Amino acid sequence: MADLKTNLIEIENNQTVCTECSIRRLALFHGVPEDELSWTQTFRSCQYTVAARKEIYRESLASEFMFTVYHGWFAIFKTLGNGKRQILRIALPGDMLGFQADLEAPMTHSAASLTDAVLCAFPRREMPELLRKNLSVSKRLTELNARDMNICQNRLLTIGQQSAIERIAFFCSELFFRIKAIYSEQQSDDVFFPLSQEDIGDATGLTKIHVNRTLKSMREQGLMEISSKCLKIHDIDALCNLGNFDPATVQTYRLY
Amino acid sequence: MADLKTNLIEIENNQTVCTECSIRRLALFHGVPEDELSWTQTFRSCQYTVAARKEIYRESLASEFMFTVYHGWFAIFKTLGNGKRQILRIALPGDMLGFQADLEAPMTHSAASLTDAVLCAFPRREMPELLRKNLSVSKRLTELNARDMNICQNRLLTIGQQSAIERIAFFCSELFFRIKAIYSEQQSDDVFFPLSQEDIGDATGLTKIHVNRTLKSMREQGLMEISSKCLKIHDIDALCNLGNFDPATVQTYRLY
DNA sequence: CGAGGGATTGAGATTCATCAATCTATGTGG
DNA sequence: CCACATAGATTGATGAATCTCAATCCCTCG
Repeated sequence: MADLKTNLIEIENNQTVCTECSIRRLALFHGVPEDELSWTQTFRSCQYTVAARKEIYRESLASEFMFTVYHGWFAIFKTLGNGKRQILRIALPGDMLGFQADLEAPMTHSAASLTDAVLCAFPRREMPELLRKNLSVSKRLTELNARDMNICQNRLLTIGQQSAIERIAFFCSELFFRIKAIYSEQQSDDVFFPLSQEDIGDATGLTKIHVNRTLKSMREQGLMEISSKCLKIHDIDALCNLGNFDPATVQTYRLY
Repeated sequence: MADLKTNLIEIENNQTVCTECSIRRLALFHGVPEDELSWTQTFRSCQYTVAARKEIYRESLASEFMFTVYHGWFAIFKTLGNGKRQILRIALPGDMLGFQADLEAPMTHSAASLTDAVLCAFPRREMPELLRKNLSVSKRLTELNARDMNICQNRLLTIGQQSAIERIAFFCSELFFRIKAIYSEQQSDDVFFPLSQEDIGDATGLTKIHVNRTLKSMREQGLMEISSKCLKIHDIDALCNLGNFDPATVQTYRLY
């Protein structure tokens, strides 16, 4: 395992500015008055690029930064001693990475990129000052955390109480609606989907073999199919129904 | 289903005051300077008693209040259309109930008492003002939410990746340490434990029958036993080891 | 063109759920 | 104080869902 720091490559030129950020409506600085953005931006120490499939921080180790996903996908996860891995959340543009109760303590989970990605980095040490001095950011952070809590609780329900096909239906329909909410320009039922079958298994608490069989069955039932990093939805109503996912709850996820 | 409101019985006399609250170190007003407590207490509209096994708010319905558990145990949970129930969290004294991203929206989960209990009620409508005007409370709420997020993620890991006996070991050892942290006077390895085997199943994603068999096995292995609302721990080290629970993480839970 | 990671399929074992019955403790009404 | 009612605990038998091990296939990339 190489030093995790080498996975973060600082962007020397062409860093984006918060006042012109295209995903601000999704992110931490949503709701910050325009004339305060240049000040809040001073807390963003820099932007980093990350290659696909790189860890950016790890459970039980310290991490200097919290991040906002500017571009790309991440998985946050925990691992057991026997190597089993549980993906806790898929982070999409606008989502926060690495916030936790005790900012100074070692991380309680790990995070890794699923695609090439760009991150905005905030030094943990300066977060208390930012939250103390800017009520909009503080309020927004609370909102984002509560949103993530809701997502986490929904996943607990699905993993604890649903069958394999139901879990996958829930997982994919939720992700599908989140993607649509972010990349709203595309009306298609095909979306980019960089997760391997093993990733899906780690997220839903199933083995990759069983994920494979279940996906085959879903394909044959005309529900959806995944191939070459593309998720094609064939019957979104049936899929949501099967997974007990209510698209209206994505409203709660958007928060803008 | 009767009106949920009838489950809350207002305490007419003898309401406790925040300045003398014995569990404040665990609760929302931890960290609030003494001379601000009488002001913050004005946001607590009143205290309620609740009998055991009563619902206090329900998923998809509005709820007038957020609560702090003053006395007793609660379960927060979600249910599926087919009646299956997932317990998301066991709330103990000091814990918050009913906070969520959009305070005005219908509840995203339900909550019910497990024992006779006492609650401090805060009108949702006034929370924004409290959070805006008092930095200590706002900071503390963030901390409590992040703590609950950590607990939720740990449960996701255990339910997604561990076997029945491991899940129960995790669940019980975590709860055991949380209880010890709250009722620190008792040094015994026996603690009050009001959950039925069905509750344990709903919390761990198992059927009550399988919980029963697994508990029998744990009893025979000399790990722990549960009888007449009492949890007796026989080998806490083995239990933590089996469930992959690190007692040090309870430090993160305490936050005081 | 070869290498490697992910996808696919098969066979067999295991864990856990389901159905059904009995037992036990606790509380209630007579 | 006892008989009964009820909820929770316990046990057995059976079946389904999912995991594990093993092999092969396929696609992509160098």
